[in-house]
Amino acid sequence: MIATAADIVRKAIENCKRATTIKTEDLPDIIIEKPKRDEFGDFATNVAMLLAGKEGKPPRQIAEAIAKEIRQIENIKKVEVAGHGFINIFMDDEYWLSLLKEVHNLKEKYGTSDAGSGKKVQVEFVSANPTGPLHIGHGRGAAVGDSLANILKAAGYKVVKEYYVNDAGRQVYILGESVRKRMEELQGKDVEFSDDYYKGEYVKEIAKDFLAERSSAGKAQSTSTVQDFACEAMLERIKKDLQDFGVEFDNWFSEKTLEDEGLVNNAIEELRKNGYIYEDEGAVWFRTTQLGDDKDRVLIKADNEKTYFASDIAYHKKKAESGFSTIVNIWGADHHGYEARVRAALKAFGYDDNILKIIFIQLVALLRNGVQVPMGKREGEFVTLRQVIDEVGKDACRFFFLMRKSDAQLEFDLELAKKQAPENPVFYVQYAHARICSIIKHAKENGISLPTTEGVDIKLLSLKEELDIIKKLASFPDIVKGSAIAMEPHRITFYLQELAGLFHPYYNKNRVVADDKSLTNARLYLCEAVKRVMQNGLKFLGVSAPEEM
RNA sequence: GCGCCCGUAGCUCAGCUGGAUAGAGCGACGGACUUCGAAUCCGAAGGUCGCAGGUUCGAAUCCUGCCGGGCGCGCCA
Repeated sequence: MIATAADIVRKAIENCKRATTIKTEDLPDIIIEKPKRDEFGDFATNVAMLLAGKEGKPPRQIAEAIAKEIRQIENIKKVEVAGHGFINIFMDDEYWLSLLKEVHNLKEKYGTSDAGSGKKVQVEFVSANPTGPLHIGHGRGAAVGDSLANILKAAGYKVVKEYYVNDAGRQVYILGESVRKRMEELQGKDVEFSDDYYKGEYVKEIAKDFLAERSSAGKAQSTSTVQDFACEAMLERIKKDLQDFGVEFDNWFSEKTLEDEGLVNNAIEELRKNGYIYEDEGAVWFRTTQLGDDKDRVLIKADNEKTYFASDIAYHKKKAESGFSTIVNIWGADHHGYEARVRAALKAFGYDDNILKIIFIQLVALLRNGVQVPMGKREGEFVTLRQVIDEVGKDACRFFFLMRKSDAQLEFDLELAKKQAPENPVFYVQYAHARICSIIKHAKENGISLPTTEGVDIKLLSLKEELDIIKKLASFPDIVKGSAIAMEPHRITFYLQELAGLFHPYYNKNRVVADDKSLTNARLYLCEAVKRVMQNGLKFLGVSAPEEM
């Protein structure tokens, strides 16, 4: 492995300690940043300023001492002390070129790390009720959850993707009844629909399917038979939508099993034992206010039905027991009022609620020709994920969902997403990849074979644009790591746009395949690396890297 | 009323766990194809980081208050 900037600084400080120019024992975390301005070096660190207090010396003096040690380390071109005590480090070209080789050596592994050191993480996402098709909000959650899982895996975590199926309770009951009504209607009866019934087309379709598949078995169908059928049919549609969106789950966890296995009752009993349960007005309450919630919550209603929250505490108890170092819930932002009570539950069971990380997904506003598409949930007016995938394609859809950080509202411009032009970010990024493929193809057609690491003189990559691209490539592993730790997939999206934004101008100004054989080789070598990183990054996002478009 | 999120260029947004002179893209304007994909590129323009305080060597970033927008506050799921 090639030394990172942090390694270099750490080594220099160790040397200072040996020389007793620095005496502090517990060193602060070494933060390396990439300065915005080239003149501040390739890397900069503020350790000297952080050490100044402990050492009782002016920061610049400490910085000078550290800088002197850094200068002794290989691959350093220049070290400067600047400002209040920044240490600006300039690496030599050889360093960057050796990082370029890393891309070729590691191939699809380039960008991965062991930052997570094999820790187990569960990511639960989508988890839409099987009472209707996935809408666009679920789609955003799906894109974020799936990409996050990819990124966490790349950063060395063991990831389990889970979908919590709300197949119990009132909503599925209503779904079953809605289907039953439609069946009666199909059989020629006059039916009335109460307001809370589901009225979408899919209900009619399921009713039709049921009649086709089951009616011969006997006419009297129990409520639960219809309900199970409807629920399963809905789940199949959801799975199909997700599959076409490139999302697969490791686990489909059924809410019903919690009740069937007595886990809900167990959870309530444990809370009772721990003194968090009381009864009032015929209902059973969980005293969540003792654990940071702003009101107590009902677990069992006066009519003896359990609330949704009752299964939810059992579910989170089970999650906590499963040995994950982190459990991630991806929720729609409208559920944020739920956070406090779920955390209260974890605490009541004796867990540190810091194991739970909740990512809230903000609304998606669909735009068509600059005008927002109305999205009332009533009367089937909402836009489904399926519709958007069909219109703009999976790739554009996923990319757009990942263009903003999750907790910011997202404008999704349908026309832009379809456009085959540079102002469309997905296109711009994919095109860079396709373009490189095309260059390589062109080279091959001219009898030039792809250079190997041994057979290339990368010193020929001496243009500023070339070094800038290499530096960008070199930062990819850190981007992935940061994206994983912060759980922010959108960083990859931005990174890829920036990389494409370096490559296109470079291409326009410089020929890759030209008369100079050695230079052609070196540039092809660079192109290959860009292509590789594009592929790796796009893969995290679940977006394809087309060879041609 | 209480809680969470957001407020950065005309628009859409970045800004990595507090760093140096706040960045992109788009739009608008003006340019570039006999050569690897012009499906691209080049150029200049654009700012009181909502407002006011505070913390410190240093704040878009952290704290407090206010303003504006979204969402949530059920014995619903």
